[in-house]
Amino acid sequence: MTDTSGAVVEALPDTGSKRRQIRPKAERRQQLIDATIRCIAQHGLSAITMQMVTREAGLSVGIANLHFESKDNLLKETLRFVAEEYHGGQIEIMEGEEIPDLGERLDALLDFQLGRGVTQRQKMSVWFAYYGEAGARPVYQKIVSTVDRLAAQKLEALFTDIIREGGYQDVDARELATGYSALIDGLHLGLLVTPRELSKRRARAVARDFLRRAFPRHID
Amino acid sequence: MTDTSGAVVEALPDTGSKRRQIRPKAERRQQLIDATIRCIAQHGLSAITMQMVTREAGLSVGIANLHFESKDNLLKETLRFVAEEYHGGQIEIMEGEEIPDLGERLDALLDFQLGRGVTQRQKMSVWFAYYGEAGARPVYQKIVSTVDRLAAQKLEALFTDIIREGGYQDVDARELATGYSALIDGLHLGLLVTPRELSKRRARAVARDFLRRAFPRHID
DNA sequence: ACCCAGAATGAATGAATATTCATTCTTCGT
DNA sequence: ACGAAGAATGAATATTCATTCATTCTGGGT
Repeated sequence: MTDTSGAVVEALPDTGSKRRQIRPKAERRQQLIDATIRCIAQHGLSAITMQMVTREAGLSVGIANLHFESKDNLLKETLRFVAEEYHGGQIEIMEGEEIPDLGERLDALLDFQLGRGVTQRQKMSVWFAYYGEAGARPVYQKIVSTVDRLAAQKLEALFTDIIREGGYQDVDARELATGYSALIDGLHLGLLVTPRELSKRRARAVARDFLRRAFPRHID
Repeated sequence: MTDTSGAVVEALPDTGSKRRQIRPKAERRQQLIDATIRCIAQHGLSAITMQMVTREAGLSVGIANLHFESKDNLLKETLRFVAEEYHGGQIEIMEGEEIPDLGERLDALLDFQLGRGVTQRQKMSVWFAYYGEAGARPVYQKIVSTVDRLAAQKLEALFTDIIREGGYQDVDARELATGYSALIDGLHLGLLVTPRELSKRRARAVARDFLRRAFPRHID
């Protein structure tokens, strides 16, 4: 999980501290992706500009086309990064043997999905900005569905284990996993669009409730 | 519920059938909003152009600024239209006394929310396009939350009635309503972004399952 | 038959923006 | 110390787009 919150580096007083820094390609790429995320959150995907992004990164305009071929590509790579960060975090929890107790693991997953890191406006804005364009841009659809599929499989596997361990009847792991994922997405949307109506605390309670109904002996 | 699917009117052969038609303001406005919806679905909110929209509507470029003051305003009014159409449909079902049986009313609601009319790519694309920008544009946030709040209240009221009628214990109407709304939103997102993984049939099954768990004596 | 209010047009304008590339600057290996 | 590889810059270019407005057209009222 790479840091995404960094501020502009060259923010010192206007001492002509414009000394040109040379850094490896990978580092600059990340720096630009981070700046892109901040810009999308603040201005929206449709208002974003190369000048805006490079300025936010504290670099010159030409550099974006040096490390990414085009604006399109920068946006694509930014989506890929965000998608992998989120899904990577989930998968780590789900398949990690660090938490042997299945109920606790479920709790950890929920905390991650509705916790500080993920529910920042910044991150959620980016998510939905891309979802909004996905209908018109197959590339975005593909990136998201690729990582999504894997996470869905892991979740289904976890649910299957829990169902076996708890001896729950009338519960279909696949269907429940679909429902839970949709619920989490919907809660993110609520947190983004109507934060007044839906607090993070209540979002967590709602998700917990969903899980408790299905797995009463594992939650609470 | 106004028709949104109309095709370009002047689609006849290139007989110079460019005879200028004069129509009342309200009609032209709707015509432009409909064209905007189609364009957003096809090209995305960030790629949309005034030329694109007016061309799709079969009108000249100047007309958009005649009936709406600006592009911004056209987009705002389009969101307002879509939001009111969706929420109006829900509210009609929820408060309508046409369906006295509460279980059936719940079914009707679900059918509307995941049925043909609402789950067209066209409509869902528009939804999420605006959600994506909502983080950066308070105007959009306001439009959505205004109609959202009313629908949420009606849903909570319906759930309250059902809980009373069924004598369900351990069910909080408000919390459940939040969860159900989020679930529906999440399912719409799934239908839009990963249609391969989530069919409409399965989306409906998942939503039904959620309701059945809470209100077993009213569903199925 | 005629008029005119206001609806519709689309060429012109000016502002914004992605992308290029000639030039300048750093750093590292020798 | 030095040279070269390549990282970084930003002024210039070409394109695209929202908005304007002088002009044309329509249809209902008289």
